Amino acid sequence: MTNATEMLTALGDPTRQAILDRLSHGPLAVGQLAEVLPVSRPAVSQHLKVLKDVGLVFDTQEGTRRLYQVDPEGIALLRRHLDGFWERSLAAFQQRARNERGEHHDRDR
Amino acid sequence: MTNATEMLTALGDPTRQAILDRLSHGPLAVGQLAEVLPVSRPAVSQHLKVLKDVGLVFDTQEGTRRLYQVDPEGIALLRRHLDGFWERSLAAFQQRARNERGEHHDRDR
DNA sequence: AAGCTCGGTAAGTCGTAGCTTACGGTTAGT
DNA sequence: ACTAACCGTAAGCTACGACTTACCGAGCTT
Repeated sequence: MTNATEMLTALGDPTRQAILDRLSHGPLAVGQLAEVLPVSRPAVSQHLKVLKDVGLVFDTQEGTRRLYQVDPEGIALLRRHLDGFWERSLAAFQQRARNERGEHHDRDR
Repeated sequence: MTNATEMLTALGDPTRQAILDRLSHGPLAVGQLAEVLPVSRPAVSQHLKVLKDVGLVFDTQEGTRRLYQVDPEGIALLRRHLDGFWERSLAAFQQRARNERGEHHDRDR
């Protein structure tokens, strides 16, 4: 699936954050990730499945190995989600700051 | 603290995502959030503490109530983090696509 | 075809995150 | 001062998620 909130939920785990961070520098195989990370290879494999299901990474068969890499479109989707999020909260913030200064509050009169 | 990875970890929980989503439209009190969300008021209070500790929300005393709202700077920080993330993965992606086409691979010869 | 490397999946354990109820503290109103 | 509204924290329970070991399949090499 390609949902922004599910991506955020997937990125909640620190190990998955580390995996995506490594993959952002270039494609890596499962074993290579397991060498660096403080978890076993099957654990890495399970995390990669989660990241793949939400559309943050994709894999390509490379001989006997399987290369994983970050899907730029997935990151872009998450980025746009935060963008709209940021705009709303900023608008609400500025509106509130305006009410603070000129204390009209004659909204419904 | 004001760390991007800790923000991502905090946003891993769907309830906290929902809380931040509501708050992005404007300030809300704890009780108002609890009315809407499918959890109890103390649960909301605990989630707000997590969101506040990572710098995603801040609160202001308003009489007997306590208004929470999104911190735009917190979202901005997370946004920039994803930006750098996206640029790296895109660069790695394009580089790989280039290697696919012209199969030079005379890197170390 | 046998042996090797690599990786996904199953099964099971364990810690902890999220939830609830109960309680106490603070502010405002009468 | 008493009461009510609102909220944070403590204590405790439960479910789930992250991890491990064990097993098996797929792809090269010789």
